[in-house]
Amino acid sequence: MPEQRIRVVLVDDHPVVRAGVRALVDAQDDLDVVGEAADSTQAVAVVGETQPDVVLMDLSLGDGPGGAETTRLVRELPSPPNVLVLTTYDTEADVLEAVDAGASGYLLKDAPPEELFRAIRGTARGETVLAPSVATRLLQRAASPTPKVSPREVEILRLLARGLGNKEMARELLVSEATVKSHLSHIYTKLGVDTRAGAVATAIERRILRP
Amino acid sequence: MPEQRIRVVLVDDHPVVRAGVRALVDAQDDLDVVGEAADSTQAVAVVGETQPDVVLMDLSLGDGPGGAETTRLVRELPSPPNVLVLTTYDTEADVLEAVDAGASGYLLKDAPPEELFRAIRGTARGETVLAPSVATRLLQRAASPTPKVSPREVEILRLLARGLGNKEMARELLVSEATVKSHLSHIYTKLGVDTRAGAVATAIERRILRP
DNA sequence: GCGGGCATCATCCGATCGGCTATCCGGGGT
DNA sequence: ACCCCGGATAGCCGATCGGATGATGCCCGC
Repeated sequence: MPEQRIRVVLVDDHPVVRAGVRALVDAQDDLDVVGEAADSTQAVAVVGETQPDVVLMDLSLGDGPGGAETTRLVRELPSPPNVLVLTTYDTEADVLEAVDAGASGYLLKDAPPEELFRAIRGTARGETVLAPSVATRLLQRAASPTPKVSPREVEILRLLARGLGNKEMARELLVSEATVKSHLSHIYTKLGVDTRAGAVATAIERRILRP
Repeated sequence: MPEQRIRVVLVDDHPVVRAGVRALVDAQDDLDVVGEAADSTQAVAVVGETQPDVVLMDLSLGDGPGGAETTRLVRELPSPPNVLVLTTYDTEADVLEAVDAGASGYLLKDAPPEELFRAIRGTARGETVLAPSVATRLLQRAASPTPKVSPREVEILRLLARGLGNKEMARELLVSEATVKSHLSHIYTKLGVDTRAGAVATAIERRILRP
């Protein structure tokens, strides 16, 4: 079958990972790595120049805009490629943010090469490809009504993990202490805890916060 | 100069990373990748068989023994190779544990290839090679040593993460509330925090507690 | 044998927290 | 049009926390 070869661009700030994915992907005869980028700016430029079918996107790009924001930029280009996120973490927040930014797939870096190839081909065809662990997690959340924590509440959690008191958080977020307490109450309810310490532990366990 | 080529074994649970490092390292004419392993058991076996000069060790190896423990095992082999840790994180605990386990170098995965090559050559010669950021961190810690948390204090931390109050902990541990408060104070001092939430976050970050 | 870390217990007190109730506003969905 | 939710705000109050201070007993290392 005379297939068109799939053109792939890599976006990752780790040279080692870029080399690895390139070595693996280039060895497939239907896949071609046509460009690499180490940060957001490069990514947009390279994608614009090479017009790839699929972009493999790391979420943590060191300084500057992250992978989610970069995904958004890339998807706003004329005739945008499909974006497959390839990253180390599967935080709920990360997945949602990436999907929201226009990613059509989410794979973890510890995926076996075969899975990676399948995912790239699927993404090129416009399919949505999720890593098993990611899919499982999403389904769990969907089934068991894990009340989702709002962005603002995540901010509170972050400060909480830094050990700040209510009025310190209030100052940091430029709101009143009453508001902070209100958010905290909601967080407690949603996470099923009733103390600050419990909230932090649960948030980290549920990967709402990263350690 | 007729140098001996440096024999390298890769230990990493990420196929992508193994492929990347192999591609980069094999392209150097004084370096040879003579084996790969994805977990601790494989690592010990491969190192025993191939007798490499240097082992590139990832610290997080998925399930089973981690990179630090694997480093220890490898270093206990007859005529052990030097171990260069190549990982994503530079947590204080990770570095110390790895060095304590017998690693002679610590590099981060976002290091440019040239630095990686230099580090491998240095490690082969028995030099100690530290990534700049790691070295900086170590010096900071050396100046202010981290007091170690006692077993009893770890118990307290566990209960703390479960959101228990002082008198609940007291009941759980069959001691008085005063004792619990005493332990907490010591924990705060040692971890450099002053709240329960901060203690939990710091304990998890320093890997005193697991999420 | 003496200091020091660990574990235990006690008291005091001001600061903080957590629960409760209630209001207001704006946006998204029915 | 209506309602719900996220976000912000307020006051009240009992429970809890965190800091300071001090004391006892044990065991280890120097």
